[in-house]
Amino acid sequence: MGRAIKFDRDEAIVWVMNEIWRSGFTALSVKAVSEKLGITRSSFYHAFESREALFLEAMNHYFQISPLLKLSTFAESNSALTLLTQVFKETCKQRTDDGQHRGCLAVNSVSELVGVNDSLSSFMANMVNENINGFEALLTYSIHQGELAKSTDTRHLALALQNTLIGLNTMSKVITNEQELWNAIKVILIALNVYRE
Amino acid sequence: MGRAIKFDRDEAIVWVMNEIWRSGFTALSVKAVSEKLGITRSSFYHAFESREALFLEAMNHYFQISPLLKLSTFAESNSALTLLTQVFKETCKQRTDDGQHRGCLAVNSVSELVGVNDSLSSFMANMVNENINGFEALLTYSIHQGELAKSTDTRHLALALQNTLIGLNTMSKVITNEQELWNAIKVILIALNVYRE
DNA sequence: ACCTTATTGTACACAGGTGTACATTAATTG
DNA sequence: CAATTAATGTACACCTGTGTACAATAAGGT
Repeated sequence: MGRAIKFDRDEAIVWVMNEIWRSGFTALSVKAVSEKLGITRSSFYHAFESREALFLEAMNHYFQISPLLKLSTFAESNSALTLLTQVFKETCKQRTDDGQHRGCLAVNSVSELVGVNDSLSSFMANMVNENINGFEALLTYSIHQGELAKSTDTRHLALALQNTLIGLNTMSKVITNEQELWNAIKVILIALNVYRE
Repeated sequence: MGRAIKFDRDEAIVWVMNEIWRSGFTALSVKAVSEKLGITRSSFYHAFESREALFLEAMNHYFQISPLLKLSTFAESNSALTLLTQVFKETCKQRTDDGQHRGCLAVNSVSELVGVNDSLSSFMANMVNENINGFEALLTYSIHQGELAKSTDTRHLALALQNTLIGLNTMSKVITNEQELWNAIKVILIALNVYRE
């Protein structure tokens, strides 16, 4: 063992996540984090390696609290599309419930970092692609369940769903009324034939 | 008259617009702009008032080159929905043609600034709302033209279209193949019954 | 008690950025 | 050619931020 750590690492990650969520990764300085944790920048670099590594930890925590997490449980559901509908509805609720209207940390970060930050760009782009694959897996499962026609183009429908999800998360910064936002999304989900009560 | 200006203001705005487009408003410093223009920061403040005022000028120029500009001409078209389809298709083309995959400056700025920058937040939010109203006006006109049923909920459909547009602009940073992006959007437009060849 | 080890802190040497008060320069107009 | 005027530049007085080399501190195990 060595000297005891002065701060709670988990609490630190949550604080960092919320800071990035509110004002973006670029706006978060090592100086600010260090001061918040009551340590020097030198100690910060020792504990977290770099600002980028810290970002990845914060993003990892975000995945655990994201409304999208539920999507991966489609295999245990008896209606994948009902689950999908619920996740979209829950996302509308959570985004409009947020008094600060910060949208989605992941979508914000895609917008902020892809093509801008060399080391984080591919991570964020990859995240979007994995999400699209997740939608596609759910849709394929839904066909298997008999909810969707076998002729369904799961790839393009998955892309359409990802597009809708990204849209809603950014829209939620402007459209702050839950019903209005959900109605807009509902219109799309119904039209795409993936809406289930 | 007084002393002659050292730089071309129009060229300056275009350069600034592209800088913000590439790496965001926050990343653009008065220092960098001044150096680019070959003047001092002091002269910059004299010429542009503030960084925020400069942003508004750059954004104003962006509106003039945005693929969305065409949308406002729906009254001169014999099919508002064909125009709508073309604008979405053209947006997909322009976004994927951009070798830097910068997406849409306006959508990027909504994501970056709404809820973050006190003086620019409302401007960007207002821009989105005006866009939604623009979509609604086009849809109303389309009903008038007999292309859409009178029972169409233009408000929610307009919100759905805005959602789709914002989605595609962010998606274009990750999905850089024109056909793939356009196919995803096409799926939504067809489903929403607003797609016309 | 002492050694190991993990964490902490100090100090340096920068680079980048802000906004303003005041002075200077150069075109046009009379 | 002088006055006006609108641009320009100089200089100040800051604040924020980066990353690293080196040293000090404190907890646990032997």
